[in-house]
Amino acid sequence: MKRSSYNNFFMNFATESKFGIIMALKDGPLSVNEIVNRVGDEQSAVSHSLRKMSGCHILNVRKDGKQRIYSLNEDTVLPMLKIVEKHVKKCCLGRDYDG
Amino acid sequence: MKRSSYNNFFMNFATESKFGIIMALKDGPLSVNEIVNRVGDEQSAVSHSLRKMSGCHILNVRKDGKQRIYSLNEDTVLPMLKIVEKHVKKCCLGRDYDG
DNA sequence: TTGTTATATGAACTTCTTTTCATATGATTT
DNA sequence: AAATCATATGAAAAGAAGTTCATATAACAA
Repeated sequence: MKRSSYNNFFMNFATESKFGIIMALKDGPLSVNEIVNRVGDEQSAVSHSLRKMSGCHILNVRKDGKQRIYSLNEDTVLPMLKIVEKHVKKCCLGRDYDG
Repeated sequence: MKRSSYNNFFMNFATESKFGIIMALKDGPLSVNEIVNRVGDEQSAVSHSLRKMSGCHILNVRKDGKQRIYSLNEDTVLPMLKIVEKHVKKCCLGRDYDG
């Protein structure tokens, strides 16, 4: 299972932990702690995810005192989510994927 | 690492093997053997991938004699690819993701 | 400068995915 | 009906990613 840049990119949406972070940030920027509280994972795990996600420029980071504020790269993420929502609505009503 | 429907969906783009299948199908429908020849993986591995991908309705299948012809769900896949291309062009010129 | 809060990092561990291998099924031809 | 071609399937092996734990760094406060 080798990954190219493209694959890494998609990987950031392909796990519940990372996808959860995206969802948490949909309503606006948050500090790491705030994210941790919303998603319910360990600080360390969240931090690891954030690193990868911002590495792929799916998230933006900004320093603010001792905090780091993460936000969505909306230009990329929002259209992405729209496509999937549409896809699921159209193709996967009710039932689950990958039976 | 739990996955929801959404996560499974993205997983179909997140590995080289599956992404390779998508690329192979960009120019039109292909039988399994044709896909196998283009991507260079084992028939069995390809078959496993195809199963998941069509399970998520990212690919369509059609029987034709003893062959099965797979094709892209273009409504979903093409816009998806466009977003990523744009993203990479804008955010990731030259360098690689996830350093 | 010591202590505390916020976040990051590295390595071991765990878990999920993919790959492989052997085999099964299904359709077609002879 | 037997042989062949095309594809699918299941389980074990291999590989990759996520999680955890302990600890480091960095900023700020006292």
